[in-house]
Amino acid sequence: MPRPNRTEPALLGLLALEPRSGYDLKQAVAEQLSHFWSESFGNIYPTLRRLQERGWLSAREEREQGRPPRTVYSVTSAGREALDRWLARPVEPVRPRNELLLRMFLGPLSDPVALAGQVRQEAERWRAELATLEEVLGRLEAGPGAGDSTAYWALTAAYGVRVFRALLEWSEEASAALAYMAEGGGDG
Amino acid sequence: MPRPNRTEPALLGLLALEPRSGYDLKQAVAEQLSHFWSESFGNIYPTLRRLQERGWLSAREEREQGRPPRTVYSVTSAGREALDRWLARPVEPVRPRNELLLRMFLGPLSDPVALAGQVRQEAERWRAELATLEEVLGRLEAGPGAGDSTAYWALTAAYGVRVFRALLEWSEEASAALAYMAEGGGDG
DNA sequence: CGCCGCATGTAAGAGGTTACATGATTCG
DNA sequence: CGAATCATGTAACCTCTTACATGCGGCG
Repeated sequence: MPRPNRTEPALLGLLALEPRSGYDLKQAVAEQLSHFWSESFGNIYPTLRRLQERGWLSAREEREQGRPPRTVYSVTSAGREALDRWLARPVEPVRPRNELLLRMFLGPLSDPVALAGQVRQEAERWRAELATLEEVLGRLEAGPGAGDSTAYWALTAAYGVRVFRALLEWSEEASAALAYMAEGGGDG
Repeated sequence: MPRPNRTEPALLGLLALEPRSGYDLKQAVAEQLSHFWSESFGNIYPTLRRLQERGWLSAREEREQGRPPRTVYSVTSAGREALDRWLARPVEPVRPRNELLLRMFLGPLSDPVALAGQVRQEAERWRAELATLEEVLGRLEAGPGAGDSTAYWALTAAYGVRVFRALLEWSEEASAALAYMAEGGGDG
């Protein structure tokens, strides 16, 4: 079973929510999905063309004055069926690759102090991400909420909030353990 | 800045911990690192050869009776230096791609009940992983612990335990929210 | 002999990124 | 005119996986 292309269903799904251009898709991913998804232009444009040739997307040239012309894509009925087939499939298991944990496993080769520094650096990122997600979540819960897609959006944010909190707790644990090892608690 | 090859430092690191064959490496990854790393044979063998040609690994033929001959690789001093350079570099940020959260974001396109089923399915995996990690952690904490690498191993397990617990809590939250939406709490 | 575990490898190619190139339009 | 934003694309290339191929050695 070959590796699945994840960009195709992603773009198909976003376009099913709302027709837009390749440029818009890139922006939407960067602004709303950045904590769990990413796409590059070099992947978006060829994929859009491919989906269109397959008959899953239709393109419409849009010329608004004061702007460069854009190509807005919509999902066709065949595309919608393909999307539904994908949606019905079970989630593909991910092949894990966590560089920080690899370094931790290779700990005996490192200086515990340096390793602790890397943990702290990652923790800073997590802290920043957590802060923005908590803010997003707060805004979503304060808003209207009934009948639209904010509930789903809130769930993706809630996921991040829970995971990053857990990660920050772990970083405390790891820092403490590494500090102990550094001052001879281990092999010193 | 080009994408870094993560297999090279991974194999280099594992071989620095202990010389072994490609087959051994595959087994070690599958048995001890499976919750945060993965490697395939089709990647391991060419990488080993490349590292050897670069002078970072030395190979020794090992013939034990009753077994096929194996090639055991060790890290050279040049390889150790390369590894130390990698260890000193900051952790590469990961491009996130979380299929479950993508589906959640695309929730308005799905049946909430089906979506809840997928969350439950993922939760089952998490539960299973959590159970094995908790068991591993328990064994490691019961063991000797001082002076060797079990402390680092325990930290990788602790990471997983914290994250999977958070994920299971989230799955409860998500299931409840989806159930509510399914019975008309949202757009019904 | 056939199967299984051990052991090594190759070929094909999917999937995705980076870097580069191009052009419209507005604003200062 | 130059810079910034909007907008689309291509070429090169790397990483890694899947699938296939091969062979040794022991066991029933």
